[in-house]
Amino acid sequence: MAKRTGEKHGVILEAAVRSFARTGYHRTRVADIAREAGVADGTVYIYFESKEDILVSLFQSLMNNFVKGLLSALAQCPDADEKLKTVIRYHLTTLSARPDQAKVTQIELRQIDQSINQGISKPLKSYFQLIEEVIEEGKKQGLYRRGLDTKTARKVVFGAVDEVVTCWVMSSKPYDLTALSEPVYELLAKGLR
Amino acid sequence: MAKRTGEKHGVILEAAVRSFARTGYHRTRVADIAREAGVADGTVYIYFESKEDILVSLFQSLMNNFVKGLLSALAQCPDADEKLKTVIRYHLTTLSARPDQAKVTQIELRQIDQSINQGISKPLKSYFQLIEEVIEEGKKQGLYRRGLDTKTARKVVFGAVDEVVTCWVMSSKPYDLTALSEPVYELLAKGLR
Amino acid sequence: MAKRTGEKHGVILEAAVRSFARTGYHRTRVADIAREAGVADGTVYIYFESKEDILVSLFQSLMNNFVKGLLSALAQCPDADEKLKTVIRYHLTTLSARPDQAKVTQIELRQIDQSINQGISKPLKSYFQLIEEVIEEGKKQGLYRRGLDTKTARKVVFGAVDEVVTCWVMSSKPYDLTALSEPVYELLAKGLR
Amino acid sequence: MAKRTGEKHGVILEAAVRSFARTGYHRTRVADIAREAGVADGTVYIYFESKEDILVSLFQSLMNNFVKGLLSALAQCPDADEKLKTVIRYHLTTLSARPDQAKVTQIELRQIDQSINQGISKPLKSYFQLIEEVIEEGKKQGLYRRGLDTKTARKVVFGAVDEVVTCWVMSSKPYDLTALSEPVYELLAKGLR
DNA sequence: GATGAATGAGAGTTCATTCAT
DNA sequence: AATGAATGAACTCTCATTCAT
Repeated sequence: MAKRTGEKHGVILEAAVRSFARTGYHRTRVADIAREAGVADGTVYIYFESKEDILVSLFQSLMNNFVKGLLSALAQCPDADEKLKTVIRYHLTTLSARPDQAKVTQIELRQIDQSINQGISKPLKSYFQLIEEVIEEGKKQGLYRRGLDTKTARKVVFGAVDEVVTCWVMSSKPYDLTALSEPVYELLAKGLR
Repeated sequence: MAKRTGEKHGVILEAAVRSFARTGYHRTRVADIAREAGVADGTVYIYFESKEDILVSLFQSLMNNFVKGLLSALAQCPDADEKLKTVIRYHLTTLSARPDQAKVTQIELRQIDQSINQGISKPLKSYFQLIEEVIEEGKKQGLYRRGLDTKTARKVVFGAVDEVVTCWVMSSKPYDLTALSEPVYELLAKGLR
Repeated sequence: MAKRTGEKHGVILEAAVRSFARTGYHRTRVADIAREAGVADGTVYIYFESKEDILVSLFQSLMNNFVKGLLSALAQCPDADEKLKTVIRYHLTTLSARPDQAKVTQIELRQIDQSINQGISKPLKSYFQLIEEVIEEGKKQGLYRRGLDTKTARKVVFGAVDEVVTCWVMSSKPYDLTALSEPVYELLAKGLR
Repeated sequence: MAKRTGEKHGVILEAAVRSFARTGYHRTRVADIAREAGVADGTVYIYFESKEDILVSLFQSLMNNFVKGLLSALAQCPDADEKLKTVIRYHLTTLSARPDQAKVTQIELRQIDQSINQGISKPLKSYFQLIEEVIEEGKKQGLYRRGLDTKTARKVVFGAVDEVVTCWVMSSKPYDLTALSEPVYELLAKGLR
């Protein structure tokens, strides 16, 4: 009976989100997903080519829904600035509402293991702190506005620079990364004022 | 953290950077690192507790150097805004000069596998494009300045929001993510004008 | 042995010959045979008890036809020697005419895998060559007739001895294999002269 | 310590002979061989590339010894006919003395499974019987000598023809199989007289 | 009789880690 | 300190077989 085909596809995908969020991608066995979905191990392979395929399908499905929802939210916006505000609000609201999915997309899809995660956090913190100190100093010096939330500003600054580097590393064509310093600074510094 | 006495500690770490950058963390075997370092498999375990420990030590070492260098660069700066500019320039310049290390910190430390990577890139691109369209539209509507590089702006916007979500997911104390929409928007929108 | 009513029994058997000859018994999936036969996977199990049963039924069917045809060919023969000649000619002619069936009975029914096959052929060749050298030498020494085809003679000699060993190994009652050396030699040596 | 390298190679090979002879190649797990050899599962893969490689190495090793021993036995022989007799006797004596090895080379290396074996034996028997009847008839008709052992003669005849077919099937270059009827008949018929 | 989606046991292979030398 | 042979736990994926429809 083919009419219900696809039902299990979704069931397995949902089971995978829960499993990955709970145990992490690498420590989740296909058998775990199967049990969570209430199907046999082999059934997973009727709907997905491999464990990897589950993760990728999962992400694609999440992104599809995300972009679809975002587009309809943007439809209401009168101008681009309103749209930008909507994009940010939608992004934060949506992931806020689905912590399991957020954990998969932000952590499992990127980080290797919890213990590695911890080992990385600590040395990273000193860099975070350094950035925060710069921002605080800027506030004291009257260069940046008082109302600024330092922690949030730090996340924005680090996230922005980090993404710029990531894109550069992943790019197939080489280009001058250093040359982006000025424009990135312009974008971020203005926001802080 | 093991002994620092022998120079082999450093030799292995350098071999690990090259190996991880070439093959990726998961596909790199401890034996590969050992061969690359010119030592026996077992020797690796005299200096590191585990394969994971190598990666973490590597990152800690890189970050230590990074922060140390950044601090001395900041020493010259007259005010906070100059410091911010320096942070950004230093970050981009440093990673730009060490592509191997950049690959490890940006990709291997986060991503799971090349094929997963590719499966993830495509659906992400549609979101990227959407953000870029908003920025372009803003430029046309005169809301954002003409001189803005759309791609860079998109990286800044996405990277900032993404980092905000990541911090929220990793946080041990729960807090309201949605409430950050407004301040994040303020920071980013200003930068675009 | 299942029902013979439906024509599907034969259809599946024919599909199996083709599949086995093409891919080999082990690498052929029951689903492959079903597709080749144009029936559903489950249908195969209405007519056959197992994958193994298909192979055995196949062989039985082939042997049945073979013996039936051989018997009618023998009916014409005036004496035993003529019959022997007929047996040999019939055997070679029949299999020559049905390469697919020949491949199944000679290879798939016996060999394990193509790569194993190759690994076995090489070391066997040195033995073959040794036998051929003996025969050639015999021809030069005038012990064996000049007209003898060395390759064919080698096949006859090796095939004969090999079959004698195989029967001994498969026999349920133990008997003295070495004692057969003399009679086997008598049979083969005479043929070479 | 490398001086003992190779020792385990042989230990595993010997364990494999016993295991294959007992359970058959396909039903023998690599873990079984490892246990039988008194080593860990992984150790097997230090010395052999795969399970298949064990079987092939085994056969190559057996054949090497076989041919080496045969060569020294042939060294004594005054002429080719004596050599032929020696080949046959050596072949039968050697395998007779090593039933485990004989079982591997004659059965496991060729047959698929015990139950398949049985399913094949029965229909084959009617062909065997037919050949034996022809030989018996020949003896009664005075065409073949009285002293002939019918069973042995049958094995020689069938083994010879079967080998001729097998070589034809495995040959990469096609040739006329039927044309071999006459020479094969000549070889076999003379032996029977 | 026919279907084909679902099952789930089963095993080869890898590789981080250990430890006798 | 250094070695590297040996370990053995871990896990994905296959596919013959079943059975509800």
